[in-house]
Amino acid sequence: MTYRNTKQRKDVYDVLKGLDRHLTADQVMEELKKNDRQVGLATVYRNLHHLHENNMIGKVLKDGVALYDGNPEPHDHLHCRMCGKIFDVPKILNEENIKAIEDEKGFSVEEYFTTFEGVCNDCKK
Amino acid sequence: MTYRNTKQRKDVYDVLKGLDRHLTADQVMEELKKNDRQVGLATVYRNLHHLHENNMIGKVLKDGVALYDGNPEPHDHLHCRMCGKIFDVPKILNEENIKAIEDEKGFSVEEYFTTFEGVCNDCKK
DNA sequence: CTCCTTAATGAGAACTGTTATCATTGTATC
DNA sequence: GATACAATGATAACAGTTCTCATTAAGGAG
Ligand SMILES: [Mn+2]
Ligand SMILES: [Mn+2]
Ligand SMILES: [Zn+2]
Ligand SMILES: [Zn+2]
Repeated sequence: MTYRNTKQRKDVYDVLKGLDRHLTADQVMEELKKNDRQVGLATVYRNLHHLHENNMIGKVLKDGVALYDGNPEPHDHLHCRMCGKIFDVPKILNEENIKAIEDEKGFSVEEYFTTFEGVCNDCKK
Repeated sequence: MTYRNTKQRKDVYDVLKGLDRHLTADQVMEELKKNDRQVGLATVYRNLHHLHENNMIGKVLKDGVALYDGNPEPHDHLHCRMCGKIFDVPKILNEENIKAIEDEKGFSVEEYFTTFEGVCNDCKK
């Protein structure tokens, strides 16, 4: 009774689900409109937040703006400075790397994110 | 003749220079006022941007807001989710890690940033 | 099925951090 | 000292996001 399944929530999730791109809230809105799903902007934000909190979608910050990710599994990102595209890459750091930091700094790592900035293959041609 | 040394630029730099904290533009403003240095907000932003472009200060994004760093050398950050503090840590990834990504994805890495989210030593007590 | 509680929605205002505008100032160069 | 134009200050504009609040509709109880 504390959580309700609304059609808006489902509609927002359906846009991202299984998608390998990374969309801004506005882009999610566009997709909804394209599919004739009427959802208010504030509701889109609320649901993106909610879905992310519940580990159903991922979230990346690119220059301070939130991009939502159909893939909720931990992974890292390449960001092309020429075309702006975001690409997924597996995490590289291993348990020992993390443990070394935790032991050395007395800091408990809950999550960590690496972003690689550079130029993608397509843009180099 | 393309670059000029103004006292405002120096004042902004003096706030950050050698500082091991990470300040928002507003906090830089506060420091300036505290030291009786009158610099307009837009000028503070312009100079932070300029100093960062010229590798004189560092810049970190925390929840989308820019934090400026007296240390311009590449290093990574721990972000405590309880107290909000930012701590410096040396980069962990090595040449091979980067090269592996470049070879595998055909992506040229110019820079990369890792942020560890968690709880710092003080906040665990 | 109907009633009821309250989570969720929609529209728009408000907010926050940052950038743009533009007339004015002052730095570097001759 | 005159000149060119980079830089400044005040403030408007902007973008992305969150808040407000009246209204709607999930979904559990009877
Ligand atoms: Mn991703
Ligand atoms: Mn730092
Ligand atoms: Zn590219
Ligand atoms: Zn802490």
